[in-house]
Amino acid sequence: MNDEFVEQVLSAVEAIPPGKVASYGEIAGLLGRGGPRQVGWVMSHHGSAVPWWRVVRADGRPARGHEAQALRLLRDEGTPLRGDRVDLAGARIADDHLAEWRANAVASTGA
DNA sequence: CGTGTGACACGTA
DNA sequence: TTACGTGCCACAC
Repeated sequence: MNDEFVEQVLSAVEAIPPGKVASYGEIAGLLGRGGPRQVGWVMSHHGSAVPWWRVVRADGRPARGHEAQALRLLRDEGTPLRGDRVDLAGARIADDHLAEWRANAVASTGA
């Protein structure tokens, strides 16, 4: 784990637009390195500084141990929910917007 | 240096 | 849908 990776993960999370979400694996893929678990590691140690609730598991369930809090914040933003989990069909960042997302994430890192 | 663990993902049952 | 096993990468012991 290096600070650069941490910065990139946090930037990517900040670049997630309200009402939308991204999975751990999706972020890892966006950065082109590491894996879902590395992203999870970063979030568990530095996630408090970013909209962590917009990062959910691949099945739409929010972060372990923060389900209630995350669901509340997500509903506040109008994120499409399906019971106790996010409706990925409507909340997931569309492939068409991945490039834009990446651009915003990179811009935040200063690169 | 081996083993256990985790804010994960995916296939199978 | 949930439960398990396996793969994954990095960290704590």
